[in-house]
Amino acid sequence: MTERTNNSDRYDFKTIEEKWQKTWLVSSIDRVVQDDKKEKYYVLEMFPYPSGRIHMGHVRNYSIGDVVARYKRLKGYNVLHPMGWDAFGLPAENAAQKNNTHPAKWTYENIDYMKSQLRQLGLSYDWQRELATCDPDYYRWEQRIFVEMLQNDLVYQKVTTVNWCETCQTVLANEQVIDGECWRCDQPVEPRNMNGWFFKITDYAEELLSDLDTLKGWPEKVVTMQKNWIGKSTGLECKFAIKDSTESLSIFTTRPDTIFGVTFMSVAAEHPLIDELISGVDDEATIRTFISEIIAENKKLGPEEETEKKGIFTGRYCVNPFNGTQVPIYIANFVLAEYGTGAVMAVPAHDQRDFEFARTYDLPIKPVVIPPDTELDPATMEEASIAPGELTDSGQFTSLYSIDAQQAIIDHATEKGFGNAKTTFRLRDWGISRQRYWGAPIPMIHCDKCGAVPVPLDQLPVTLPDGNTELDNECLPLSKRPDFYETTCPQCNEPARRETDTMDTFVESSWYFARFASPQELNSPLDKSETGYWLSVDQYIGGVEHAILHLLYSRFFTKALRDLGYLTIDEPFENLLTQGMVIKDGAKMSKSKGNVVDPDELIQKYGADTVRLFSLFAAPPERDLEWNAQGVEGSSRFINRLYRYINNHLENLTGASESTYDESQDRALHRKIHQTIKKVSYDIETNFHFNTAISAVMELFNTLTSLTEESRRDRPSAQTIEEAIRTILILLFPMIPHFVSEMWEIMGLAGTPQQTNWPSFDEKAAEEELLTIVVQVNGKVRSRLDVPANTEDSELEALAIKDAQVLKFVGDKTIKKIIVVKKKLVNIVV
RNA sequence: GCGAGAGUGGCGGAAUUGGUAGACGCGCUGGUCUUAGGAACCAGUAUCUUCGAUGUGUGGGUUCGAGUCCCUCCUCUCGCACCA
Repeated sequence: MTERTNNSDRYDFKTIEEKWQKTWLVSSIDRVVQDDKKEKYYVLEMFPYPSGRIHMGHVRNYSIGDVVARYKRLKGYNVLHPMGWDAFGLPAENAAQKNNTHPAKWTYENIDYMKSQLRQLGLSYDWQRELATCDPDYYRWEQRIFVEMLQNDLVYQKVTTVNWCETCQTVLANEQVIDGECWRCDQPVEPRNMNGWFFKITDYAEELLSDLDTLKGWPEKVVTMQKNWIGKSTGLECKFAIKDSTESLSIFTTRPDTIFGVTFMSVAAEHPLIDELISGVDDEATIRTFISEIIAENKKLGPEEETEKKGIFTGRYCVNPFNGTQVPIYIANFVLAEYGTGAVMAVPAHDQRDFEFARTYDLPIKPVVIPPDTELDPATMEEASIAPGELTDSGQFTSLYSIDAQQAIIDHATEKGFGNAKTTFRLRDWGISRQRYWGAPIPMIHCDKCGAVPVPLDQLPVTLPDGNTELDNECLPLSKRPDFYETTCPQCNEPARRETDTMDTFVESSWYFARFASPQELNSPLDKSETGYWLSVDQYIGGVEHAILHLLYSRFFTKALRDLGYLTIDEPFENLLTQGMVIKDGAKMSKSKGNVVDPDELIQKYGADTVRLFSLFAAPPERDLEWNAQGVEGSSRFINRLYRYINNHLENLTGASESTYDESQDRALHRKIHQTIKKVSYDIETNFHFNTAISAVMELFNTLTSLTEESRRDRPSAQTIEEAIRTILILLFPMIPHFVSEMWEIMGLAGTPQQTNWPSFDEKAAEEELLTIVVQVNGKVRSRLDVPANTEDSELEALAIKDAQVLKFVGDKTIKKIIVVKKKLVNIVV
């Protein structure tokens, strides 16, 4: 700021914003309680990880949420708008190691600072509901839910393969393995079989899928992503007997109609019957080497790459139960052990992967489904034919069409007892074990005699051990903390060992929205009366990056909590808004690109209201927002213009009630006021398009300034000017609450903006009585007519054909047709 | 490769059902005030060969009329990616 700037014509945002933030804090203005007489509205933004400071993505996300909250309050709803902290996670452990501090200390310091940042933005949260997931008073309930889920068969443990980093002595999540190496120390990760705990999300697969159709308020895109993730497919499960063995290979196929085209069998390298198949065959050693190779390759490769189809013949055969044909069994690198049965019937004529494999290893190709008007010649085919068609060479099913054949074949297999209809999901159970310190301990005790025993409910929470000064590192994994794991079995009292894994942090975020209804409840995770009133979340707002995991887990938890008797809803989030990213110079903000904008600096320079206004104005919420420093200036300029206008007109406005409405002078402004209320209400109500809402208010203000220029003689009355300003203020209140509160006070308006109702508009006042009708000749605009709104069509026609400009273009051509569109245009076709 | 979405001035973006393309803001140009302007205010700002013509990624179609509906192709973004 230079000395030359005249301070009096710029509003002092710093003083004003601090003043109102303090006022709101002292009066607990945003506190809400259950009130059965009022209709509730629950708006929630995805809570942040307390990484240290907020970024522009948060600013945008929370500005949007705050406008929704404030708008709904003005509309008379009892609005729940809480905020909390997703406070467990690996960064705290890393920071702790680096700075030789405790994760809890680091986390709570971050929370303090970020909370002060959110306060500075003027966000209207009910801070009395604040929660941090690392607080034992939060995760004790999570542990209780875990135990109850265990008792209801929704939790189990199994040994499974995980990514292990030897250097870090920990399991890594899939996202933390980059090109087969640890993201932190570049040590190649190794697969390791470990025991882990799982939530049975697959029990809800069908419901999670079908209820997606009830989520009318969700973006289609997110619904589709979840559908794909759940990945339901239906088909036939069928047993192929292994020759010279009592075992059989089970396969799953979605194309039972192609079963007569099976020419070989492919099994995964990890298939449980591998030993049975290859023990004692001639090439056993070679095959075993091959198996190790492809397992290693598959582990190493990222999920992106698609490798060449490779396989090896086991020397064994199995029998197609439909026609008794013997087909060779191959081990193939493209068969997934985890999906279906880990074995695939290979139909090269009708499956592209099998086709490629067959061509590589010169295996027979046998077409059995012929699409209409097609000939399939195994010798010349260049790709598999996947279209449905008429069956050929398929025994009793020959000449049936695909769809009918599928059912008939499933029925046949069921009848004969070697197969059945089967539904398969891509969705897997949710492994929640993490071998870390900074997470919620899994409340189990392992006893040699009694097995895995849940910690009795009255002994919860199982808290994390505090910093131990004797240890040089305070956040060692729990498995290295005897002070933590040494215990006795609750059943037999013998020495036993606590489970040392902590829960995936996604568990905490799967139910926090429900806890917000009764965050201080001491006797239960959730208060039935409170959740019954507040849930579900009416509007959830956050980044699309959580489209699958967080949102799917939350949906699962909601259903599980319902079945445990805690909730009565089926779905947690009625409406979902996935806001776009904040980008700069066309790229996502990142330190490496050096295009990061710091919210603190912006607030210092322009104030919170300007930052909020720009982030709402620059783009509709669902789109990416290009951050533009000059655009921020523009938003600041607008608020300052408004400020100066109000200050300059203060004297006239105070006596506003004495002036009288004069139709001829006030009509234009009065009309614009009501048009604006209508437009802004519509924009917010339909799709939260604040950008167009703000531009409508700007238009109203532009109209106001031009109608009240000093030089004009027909200026509107003080009464209407006051109405215009009051309207502008209340319409902007959800977006720039500090500024509006200050202006409200300066103008001496009644009460506070919070106590005001959202203005309703007078449809009649919003109507134009003079319309501009476009006159087209052959669809091209040639002239415009200003006519009273009630002009009859016939009169419009008459006026149009007499118009000088029109006549020029019509000339002596004959008029074929005249189209009149009410209130819009007249088109003369010649 | 499959699926979804999107392509509009120099820029961000407007345009409820097909009916004045470019609202609003930024930037830019000129002006006023001024010792000064990176302040404020005023005027202008799609393009061109400017009584007119052309313009919403390309090429077609439907229609009196298309940014909007249908088909072709191109580009970009996102998601999925051996799921049998």
